Amino acid sequence: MATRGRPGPRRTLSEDELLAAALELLDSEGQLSIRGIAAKVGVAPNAVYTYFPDKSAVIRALVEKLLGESDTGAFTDETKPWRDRIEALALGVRERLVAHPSAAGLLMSAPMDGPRTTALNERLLDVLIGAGLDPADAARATYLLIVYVLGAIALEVADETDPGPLPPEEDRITRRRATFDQIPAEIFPRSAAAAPTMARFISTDQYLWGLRRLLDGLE
Amino acid sequence: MATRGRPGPRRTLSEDELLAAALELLDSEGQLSIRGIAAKVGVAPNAVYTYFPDKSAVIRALVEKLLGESDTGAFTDETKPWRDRIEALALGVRERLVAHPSAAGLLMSAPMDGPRTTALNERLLDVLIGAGLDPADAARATYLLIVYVLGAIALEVADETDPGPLPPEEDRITRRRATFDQIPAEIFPRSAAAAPTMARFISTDQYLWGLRRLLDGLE
DNA sequence: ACCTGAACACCGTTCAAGT
DNA sequence: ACCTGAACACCGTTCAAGT
Repeated sequence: MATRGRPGPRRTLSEDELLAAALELLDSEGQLSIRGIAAKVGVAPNAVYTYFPDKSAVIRALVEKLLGESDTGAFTDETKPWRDRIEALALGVRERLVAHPSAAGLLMSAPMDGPRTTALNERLLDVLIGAGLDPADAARATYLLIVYVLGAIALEVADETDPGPLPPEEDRITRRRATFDQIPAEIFPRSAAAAPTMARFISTDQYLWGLRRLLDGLE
Repeated sequence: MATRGRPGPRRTLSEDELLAAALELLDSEGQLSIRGIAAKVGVAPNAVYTYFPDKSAVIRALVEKLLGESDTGAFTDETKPWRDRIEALALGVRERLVAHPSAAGLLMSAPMDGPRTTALNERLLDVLIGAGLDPADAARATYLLIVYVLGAIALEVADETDPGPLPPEEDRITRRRATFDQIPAEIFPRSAAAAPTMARFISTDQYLWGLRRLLDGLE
């Protein structure tokens, strides 16, 4: 975890280049492979093991990197109401992760420790304690928010099976609509009636609606 | 999706046997492989392709099966308050999935369609509409609940890297406590102070606390 | 310290062939 | 219709060797 020096004859590579290659690979192929990373940076497959002990470490580092990219949005504007700031953060995280659907699919496959995850936790704690919650409740609320945000994003990207960037939201909703319209009303009457709403579960509207109900529950 | 007849000379196998073997494999090895399933049921690797078109179909079917196993608990007791019934359902789903950690890790890697998922949706809709929500809000609330339950379970099992059954909850909390106690207080003062609470994020307490805040937000 | 070549023990999937 | 044997094109990872 500490940045131990690596004074040797390192020439062409760096952890960050490998992670960038990994992300490109996930974006283009939908899959991550050590050999693919190595090929993309022009090196023998086993050279990757100089930088990461194994594949799961690559995934953990990539998830950390994706989660930790800085938000310079309304979240840091301390003059805004705390709910608005949390909404801004949640929308920012979603936008950033959904831009890399296959990488986002790896989000919940690794433990959530790591410094950048802690940094996110710290900022959320700050806002919630500032909003008047006592520290223990603020911590619990932080986790509730993280579960919601990451869970919603994971389900959203899981809905798409093809690699590559997600189609526009409205296209994905239309496709879901066609699926849910086939629910047999004799067996599942309420679900069949709710098909139009269910089609929009992956929409920004639903994402914000859920977030707001959750924030309502915290007040 | 329909149960099309398979009148041929099928002898030893069935979809369910394959899925049972897949689950055993995940429980013991922490990984799923077509070849592993075939070996476990005593057949050539490619024989599996008579029953499932590819590996992702096996995963989808397994997730469906795990999600759909019937709950004969307090959930179906219509004399109980609706919040208690939802809590009972949420606890039941968690207990069932956490019993198979590696399989639970696959939960959010496949689209959530399938009849048993719809059945779960229908039951939740029933309870929420019975509680007085209008149908559209009830549908949105259903998805909010599913996101929360599956997200919390996914993060809980992701915390454990070794295959096999999860250690007792208190042991896992103790290990998390040791991790979070090392958060540097100079950089992350609030997170460092919240370490005892954060260690319990994977506890039943936190799970129910979050669920209740969420139900509060629905009223 | 970093990288390579070669190898090991696996994968998912396809194809032709058997019954 | 169901299963097998053999093969294809891959994997992650390790090891000995080079600089």
